[in-house]
Order: sequence, then C-alpha cells, then structure tokens
Amino acid sequence: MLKDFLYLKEKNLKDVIELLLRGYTSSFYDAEQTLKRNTLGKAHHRLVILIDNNPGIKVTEVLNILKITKQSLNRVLQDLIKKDLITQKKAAKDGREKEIYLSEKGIEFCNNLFNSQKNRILNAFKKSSPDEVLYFKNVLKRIIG
Amino acid sequence: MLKDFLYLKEKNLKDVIELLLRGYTSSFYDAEQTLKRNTLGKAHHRLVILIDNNPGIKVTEVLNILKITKQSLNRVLQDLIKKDLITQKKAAKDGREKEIYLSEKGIEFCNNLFNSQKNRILNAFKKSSPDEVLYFKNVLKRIIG
DNA sequence: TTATATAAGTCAATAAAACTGACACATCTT
DNA sequence: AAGATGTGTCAGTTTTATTGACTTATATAA
Repeated sequence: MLKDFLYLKEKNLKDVIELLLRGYTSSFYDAEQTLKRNTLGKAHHRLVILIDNNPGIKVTEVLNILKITKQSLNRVLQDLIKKDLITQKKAAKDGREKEIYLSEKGIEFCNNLFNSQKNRILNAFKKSSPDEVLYFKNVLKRIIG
Repeated sequence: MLKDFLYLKEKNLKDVIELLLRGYTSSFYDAEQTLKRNTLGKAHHRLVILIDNNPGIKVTEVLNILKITKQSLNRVLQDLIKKDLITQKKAAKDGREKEIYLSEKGIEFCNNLFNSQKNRILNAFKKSSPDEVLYFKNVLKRIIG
C-alpha cells in the first residue's frame, strides 16, 4: 500500500529537521538563567551534559559529538577546570587518552541545569504513553546513528 | 504499577536532553559543506529552515523560536537578502509586521541543504515503523510545546 | 628499535554569532 | 492624541569557533 510509505515523504523529513532544531533550542534555552548565574555559556552547557551522561568520556569523543575543534573545546574545558567543575584522569588502557569526569561541584551544577530543563521533558512525557516515549527515543537514537 | 512510571524517571529525562543535543548537532552538521560552498553559516541555516517550512513567518516569530536578539537576526537576514535568497512583504493584516519568504534562488538553496540532510532522517525512518515515526514526532512536538 | 601514528595540549590570529544599550520609525490600539 | 507594538539600525563588546603551526606523550607496527 502506498499509504504505508507516506511517512518517508520529503515533507515529513523536512518537518523533522525543523523539529530537531526547535527541540534542541527550546530545551537548552530553559537553562539560560542557571548558566548566567554561574557565568558560563551554552558551550559549557553542551559539554557538561555530555560528561554528566558519559562519565570518563574522552576528548576525541567529545569533538566527534559536538563537531568542534580541539582548540574550541580546550577553552571551554579550561573554564570548567578553573571553576573546579570537572577533573581529568589518564586512561588505564591507553595512556594517551584522558577521561573527563564531573567533580562534586560539577555534579551539583549539573543538577541545577537539569532542574531548569527537566520540566519541559517531563510535561511532554506525562502527555505521552510509555510506548510513545520509547519509540520517540528509539527513532531519535537511529537519527543520531 | 510502579513499572509504568519508569519512563518518567530522571535518568530517562536526562537521556533525552543529550539526545536532543546530539540529534540537532548531527543532523545540522550534515549540511556544513553545502553551507560553505555558499559562504553561509549555521545561523543562516537555522533561519532558512524556518522560512522554508513556514513561508511568511514574521520576525517576532523567528526571534521567539531561535531565542536570539533582533540585532543578531538582522545581520543574518541582511546576508540572505544581499544574496537574493529571501524576500520580505508587508503583512496585509498588520502593516507593522513583515512576512519573510524564500525567493526562487532561496528555494533551490534549501533543496541543496535538504539533500545533504535528508539521508540521515530517511535511513532512521526506514529502520522504524510508521507508528514509531508518528510517535516520535508527536512526543518531539510536545517537548517543543 | 626506529619509525610512524594517534591523543591531547598550546600559541596566535581571525572569523562567526550573539549580546547590551540606545534610539528611530511606522503602524496599530485605545 | 497617547501609548504600545513590530521592525530596523548604530555602536561596542563578548562568546564561540575557526585555521594553521607546533609540542609532548604514548602506542603500534616495520
């Protein structure tokens, strides 16, 4: 049936590109005041979100995810180190790699960020069934690849 | 049943914040070369995506969606006007408002952008059922609100 | 072991994107 | 007529990211 393939139509794909833009923008804008209070910016926000969810993440992994240069990352990294929000540890497996972790202070900061962001997601999920949420995450993961 | 509420747990919400970041970053990074060829940047990309999907969108609407100042928007807008990619038209209903449209050239440019972005979404959708895609979009729309 | 590759860090200059604050102009609303 | 709203603009600053060159340390392969 043709109808089964409607969801693969270009218009539907275009919609999704806009939705990804708006989903990201709105959910990260929620934390603006929290960031300002800590004299940090959007670049720091993106980084700590990654470290919080992926403790021990390596520099190269961050670069690949955020699509920035190591020089850009380094500035942000140094800001967070100066504020004692993160720590770095040489990887046991490969001594060239450095693992990045949140400090106690960093964990607390991330909790504040999360508190300013979570209601948006929570409210959306409350209006959704467990299946819808599951499918939502699955498809989003497939987009990320 | 407790199990039914697991999807509302904080860990699950945190996951989603990272997924939104990564979904946006990866899908917009796909268009980097296309933008470079046209000597345009990420800010222009975000704007034309909005105009393409919402012909006649007003300046205030763009500001509310992209969460930037009108001074920031204006630079990007002027770049696109100079390149004959967009046109503006006084709104019939309220003469203060201006509607933004893509020109013929702008539509072509957007097609190029879309071509560099669409495979990521298409491949993800091909691995998903129509229901999964539908639920995905529904939940994402609820997050945007 | 020497050579090469990889992971990370650094210096310097530049460009892109966004911000603050102040102000102007036209149009709508009351 | 007075005030509110939507848009545009000037000027200066900050934040974020880029390019290019170079260093250090560690791992891997010839």
